[in-house]
Amino acid sequence: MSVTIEDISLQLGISVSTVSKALNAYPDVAEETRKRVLDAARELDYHPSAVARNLRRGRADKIGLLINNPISFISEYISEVMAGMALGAEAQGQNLILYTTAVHHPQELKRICRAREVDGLMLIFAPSPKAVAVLEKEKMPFVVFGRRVEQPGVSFVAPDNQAGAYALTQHLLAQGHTRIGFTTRPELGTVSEDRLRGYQQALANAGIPQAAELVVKTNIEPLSGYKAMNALLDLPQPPTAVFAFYDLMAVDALNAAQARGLRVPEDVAIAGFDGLRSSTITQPRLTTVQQPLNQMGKRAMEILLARIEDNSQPPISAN
Amino acid sequence: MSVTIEDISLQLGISVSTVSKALNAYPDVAEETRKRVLDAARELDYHPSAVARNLRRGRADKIGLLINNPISFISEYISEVMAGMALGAEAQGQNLILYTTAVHHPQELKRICRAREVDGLMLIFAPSPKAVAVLEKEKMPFVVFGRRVEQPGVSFVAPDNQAGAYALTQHLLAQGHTRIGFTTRPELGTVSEDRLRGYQQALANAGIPQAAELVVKTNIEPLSGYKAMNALLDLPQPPTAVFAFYDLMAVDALNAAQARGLRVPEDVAIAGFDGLRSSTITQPRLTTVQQPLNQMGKRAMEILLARIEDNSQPPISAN
DNA sequence: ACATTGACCGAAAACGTTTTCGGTTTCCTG
DNA sequence: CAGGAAACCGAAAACGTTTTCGGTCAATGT
Repeated sequence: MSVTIEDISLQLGISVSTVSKALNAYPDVAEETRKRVLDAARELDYHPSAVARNLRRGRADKIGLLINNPISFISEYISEVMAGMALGAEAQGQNLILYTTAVHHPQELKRICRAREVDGLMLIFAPSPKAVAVLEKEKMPFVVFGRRVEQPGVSFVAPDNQAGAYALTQHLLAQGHTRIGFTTRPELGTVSEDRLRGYQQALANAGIPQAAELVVKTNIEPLSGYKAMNALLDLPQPPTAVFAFYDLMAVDALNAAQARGLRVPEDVAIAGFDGLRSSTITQPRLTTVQQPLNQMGKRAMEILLARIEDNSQPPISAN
Repeated sequence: MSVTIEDISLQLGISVSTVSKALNAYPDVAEETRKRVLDAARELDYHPSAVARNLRRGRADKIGLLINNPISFISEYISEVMAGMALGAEAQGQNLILYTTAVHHPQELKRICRAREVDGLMLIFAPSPKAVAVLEKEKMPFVVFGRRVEQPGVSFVAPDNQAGAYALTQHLLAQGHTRIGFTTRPELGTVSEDRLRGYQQALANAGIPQAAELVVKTNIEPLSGYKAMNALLDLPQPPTAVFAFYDLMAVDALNAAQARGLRVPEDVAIAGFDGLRSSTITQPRLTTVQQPLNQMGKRAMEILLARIEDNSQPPISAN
């Protein structure tokens, strides 16, 4: 079928072990035989079988990308991040393999670990303690992307959501706003906690009392950002500025405001988070917290690769 | 290290072959031993090594996604498509593996084929005849996504660019426009050819003479859509409508028009192609040719998987 | 001339499965 | 009770590599 290492060995009258060693730059093979092997390999058009090599070597040269839901792809966020990760991985000769079904489930995680087809995992969701336990037990190196993880021993790369939200809120305060709405996504765990905390802290530092009705929770329905904005605008004393949880929700908020005939930002200012392309093409452009998603993805991959080299290193958290 | 099939065999005093057959539902194993094996597997928490299995079976249960450039990820286009593909693949227990470096190079293609780590390839770029030749010689099933390929024997899934462009142009004509600009991307081969042809055909059918200066070529620079629009608006007799090659370029065109103080669509109408999310959040919303990218990706994957089952089938081209 | 070294090579085991093929039983049939 | 069939099992080869370990030979040092 395909040309193997044995074909070279037969053609040259040399053992397969020597051929393998020649191809892998072992020191104990004569310069001349090495050359003969290399020539024969080129002539026969030999390419190694990655799967045979992986089986024997016990490593795959592949990184698993765990995304909790194929819908997530659609987001500009994830695709920018993925591009950065791909870049980082390929710089070190690693390929990415995508997992998108049931990846949050410990059983599935274990299956992936045991399949031995990846050397490390990048989690793009918040892992449960049980999931973390599985990965640690399997000694599978992993890094969590996009969210702070409070569990000890876990490396993650995430923006400083609190600082970002603080700065953005301060920016709105500096423009004279005192009633600032905030739309949030409770299920996002530390991400929403941190952004909320940043928002609250900025208000507190400015000596502005918190109004509970100005913080509205949304879910993942398509128009939830739109509804949340309407809820805020329906308040007896509506906010003059709204900090939407992230850009796509800010776009929804913008639509809602404009649908009511409000001028943005004169009547109500709108801000988002992430710095997606979407935030730059609305009219007016949205204020946002810019994040270098591409670089963050690359960075996370580099941390993961380092961890694969030496899994005993202390966990790293980076922004 | 990890628990293997042999551990089960030892624990049960049964041969490994029988264990394997029990796990794989072979007919020649007694119902009772099968049950014992399954129980032991659960008890020992056995999970098979995918790489060992792949080596022996000669198939990988993986599909390679070839993207010519990591930057491409950033596009909403590609991420929608990928999500669809992931969906289609996982419905049949296949995983996706990403290749983004030098994938257009025949030598790299051959390397991927020989590595035996994928059963088929999805090409998200226009393959050269040489690349196609390599894949055929290696008997590697593949499907090209996003562009019509004129080479015989090649399956592809692509929108009907000509019909789409025709319809869009007709739409503009119906609104009374007679000078319609067209910005194009020469390097995209059949895609731009077909869209240009649809545009020209619609004009011809309406009895409107073609004006060469209304067709302007752009490249991949960030602001090329912006520049192209300015070039059109600088004409002594500027167009009253512009058909931009695709949505992201239409957004640029919109910016350029608005920067000159023109009202859209009153002073100049702007249309795009693809139906990306971006086209829905501008002010005003862009006219566009809606494409079900998600479904198309899924469809392409299904065609590829069918081709892997039986590579002798005639090539399929779908929209 | 003998022991020692160093350079180079090859046999064989190993990685964890699957699959073929023959071998035992047992069971039925005439 | 002989004979064949059916049901079940296991030995062993195979997939294509890598890597260990010992062996051969020439060169070197005394």
